Amino acid sequence: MNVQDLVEPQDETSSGPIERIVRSLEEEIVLGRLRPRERLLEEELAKHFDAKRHVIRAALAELEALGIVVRQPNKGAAVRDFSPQEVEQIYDVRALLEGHAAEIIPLPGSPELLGRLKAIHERHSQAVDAHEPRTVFRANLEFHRVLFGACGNPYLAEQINQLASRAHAIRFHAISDEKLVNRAREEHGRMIEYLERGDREKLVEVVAAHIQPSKEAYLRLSSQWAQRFR
Amino acid sequence: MNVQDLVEPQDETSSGPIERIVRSLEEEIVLGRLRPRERLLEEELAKHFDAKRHVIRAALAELEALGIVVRQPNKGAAVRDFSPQEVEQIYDVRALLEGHAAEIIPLPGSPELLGRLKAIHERHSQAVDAHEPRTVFRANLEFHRVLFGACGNPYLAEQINQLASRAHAIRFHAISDEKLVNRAREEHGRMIEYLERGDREKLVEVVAAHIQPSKEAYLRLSSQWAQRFR
DNA sequence: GGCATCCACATTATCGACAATATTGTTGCG
DNA sequence: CGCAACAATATTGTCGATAATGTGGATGCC
Repeated sequence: MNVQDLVEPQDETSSGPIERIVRSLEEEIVLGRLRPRERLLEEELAKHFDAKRHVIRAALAELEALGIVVRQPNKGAAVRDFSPQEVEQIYDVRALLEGHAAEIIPLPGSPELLGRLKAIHERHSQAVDAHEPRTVFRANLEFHRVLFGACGNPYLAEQINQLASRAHAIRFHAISDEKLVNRAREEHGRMIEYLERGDREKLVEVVAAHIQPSKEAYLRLSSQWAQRFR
Repeated sequence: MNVQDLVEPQDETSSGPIERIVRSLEEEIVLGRLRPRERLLEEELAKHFDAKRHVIRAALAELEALGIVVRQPNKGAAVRDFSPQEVEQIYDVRALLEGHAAEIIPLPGSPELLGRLKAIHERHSQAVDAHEPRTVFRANLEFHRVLFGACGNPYLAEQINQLASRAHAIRFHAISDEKLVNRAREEHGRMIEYLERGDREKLVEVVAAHIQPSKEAYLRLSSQWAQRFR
């Protein structure tokens, strides 16, 4: 048996302890408990996660690769923040990739896919009603992973996920906004609907529309910050 | 002064010792000195690069993130190989992204950009004539980095580079093929030309055509391999 | 009082040693 | 002779300690 796996038996989102820490930190950042530019001290995190420092180190390296943390030699890591221009650029690429995914995804969606999406959508919806931002975030993430994972091209899906990660640090501004979360929920519902009845035109349309709000929310907020310095 | 850099003074391709090792291994893989599925032992690499094991470890992690190396817990790392289907998929996404980049790159290209590209093209061309695959690879890489880096969207450029990295393990099949390298050289020249006179239509066309050959070369070779098992 | 220098502290980077795990080889039994 | 259990080796994973580096504050000079 060769080193290279022919089939990956386990779920992608399982893995070791470093993945747990990566996802946890990602959540903290998205939920705003860790703010942009905030410092991330290795020892502190090691204590918090009850892990050794080299594990934290690996997690930080991965977060850096994901683009939501910045590191400097001998100085340490910090939560990355984005300029308005960067936000625009990230969302431009997302629009391109997600639009393409929506174009090539097999229609109508398989019963299995639709079932999974509906289940996730249900959890998401309940979390929205219950005002549980953590669960909202997780379900939302999963919804998009499953949806775009179904496009048939894992590499396209992967790039989409990567950009989504980068956008997370942005998205947190939107996740606490009642109106936006509700809109997202409603759009998810429509995606499932169009997927089910094979309406590609509408699907592409709603996918394109879906990524705009949080971008605008971030830009709005960021212009407010700018004003504080006047 | 905050941890987060406002401006990155140094060249992106500089960095520490781990980057040196990453690029070096990448080259070895592309040039075929390290073959797909070949095992990468930490200690061996440590000796070869005169580095400590934890540095090698970090480099392997990065190569894994780049998608050209596969790792399994307690088993080690190996050069990744791609199935024909995966090659198709990677090139599909590349076509999408590079096509988009060609659509949005400001035309005509700035004199500074054209100057840089011409210089790189010159080096590339000489390396082709001199049959120096290592230099060909480096110059080719740089050409594409500079070209797509000029599209104005660093995130798009980054995604393109990432996919290019993945394709490297594929590209090595083409880099030793005289005809293909010459064709690439000629196409680079045309890109500069269209960039210079602001002909977007032609530019997009040649960019699209440019990424096909090495894909086909890989698929051709890979079907030969398959026959050996009959 | 302003400024340069040095020192103490905080934090990250490096290292070598050891532990855990997988792989290969060997032995002995049926 | 085949196969299973065990032993030996190879390789990666983990750990604690120490070195290197950067940061801020105190000191002393002008």
